[in-house]
Amino acid sequence: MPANSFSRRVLAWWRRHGRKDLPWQRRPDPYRVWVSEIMLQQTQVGTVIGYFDRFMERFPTLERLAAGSEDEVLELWTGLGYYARARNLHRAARLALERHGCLPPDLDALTALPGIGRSTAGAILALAHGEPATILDGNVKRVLARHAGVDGWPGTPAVMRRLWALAEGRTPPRQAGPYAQAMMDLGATLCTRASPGCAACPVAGDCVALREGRQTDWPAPKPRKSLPERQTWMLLLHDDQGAVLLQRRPPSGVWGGLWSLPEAAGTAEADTLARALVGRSPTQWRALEPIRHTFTHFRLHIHPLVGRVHGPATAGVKDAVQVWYKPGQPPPGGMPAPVVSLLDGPDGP
DNA sequence: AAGTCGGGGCA
DNA sequence: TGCCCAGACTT
Repeated sequence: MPANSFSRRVLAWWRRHGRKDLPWQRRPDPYRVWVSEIMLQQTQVGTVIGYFDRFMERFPTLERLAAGSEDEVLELWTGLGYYARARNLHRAARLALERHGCLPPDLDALTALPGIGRSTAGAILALAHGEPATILDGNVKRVLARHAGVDGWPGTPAVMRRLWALAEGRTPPRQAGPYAQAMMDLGATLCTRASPGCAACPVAGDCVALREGRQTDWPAPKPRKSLPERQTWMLLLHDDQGAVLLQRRPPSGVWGGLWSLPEAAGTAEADTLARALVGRSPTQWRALEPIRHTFTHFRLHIHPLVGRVHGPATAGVKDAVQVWYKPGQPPPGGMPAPVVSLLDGPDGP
């Protein structure tokens, strides 16, 4: 089977079996494609759809996004994770308007914007502009690594170079948009990680992995190390009105820019911190069941401590770094998922 | 080249 | 339970 028919077979398959009704496919303008691509980084389609619809309702255009505040953007991002994506999206919207008056339609200008790399830029060009651009996301990597038998973990530059060369070599001069979509659909629905549906695959005829019966050997997994464990004590200080004290986290790092609970390194430190924050420590602490939260690179054990403080009537008062937040009210911005569950949970304060 | 950055889906 | 996912950025 000739190699140059790869894209033809993929396209023919997509026309029959591919996805064409996702929210960002209905009106695939550059802005909508961009937002969807950022949300879809490290996040699955089913999870993204609800976030995308809410985001588009609030920020339907690039101009509206640029005019919004970072807190609003982070609030809409709460629960999606990788919050640097949201901060970069917001910054890039303002930069794009400033530099180009729109989302620029060329690869170099796109990749110069924060949060847009080579693959996302290629997606915008192919899907929204119909240009013969190339994407290389997790799905495409998996399809190509199996079909061509590309050894090695794709996290290394050498393997990435090989995969990019393959990806670009197979991108057709026309129909690059449908082809990009088709490759992602192929990886997401057929050439899946655990049990690929090779019987229905349009490129099974010359697939190295299928021929050798080693589909799940590619792509090679990331070398794993054991996860470090960390502990933190989160303070749920609430006043007479039931408001809880939230603090804004530093602009970068874990949960950057999000509103979270004050944290201490232990129970003794919690007492000291409470005095520093509200001038007195609670008459007594109540420890809730610990929460385990796993990040990419460490595991966090959260020990929640509830304490009532008879402070001044400060509920609702917000400044740049702290706010007394009443659960059920509109949030002051984005919040980490475990904090949301602590404030909403039946076991909460 | 290695580390950082969340949360959820799924076997 | 562990692995991975429509990656990009920092050091």
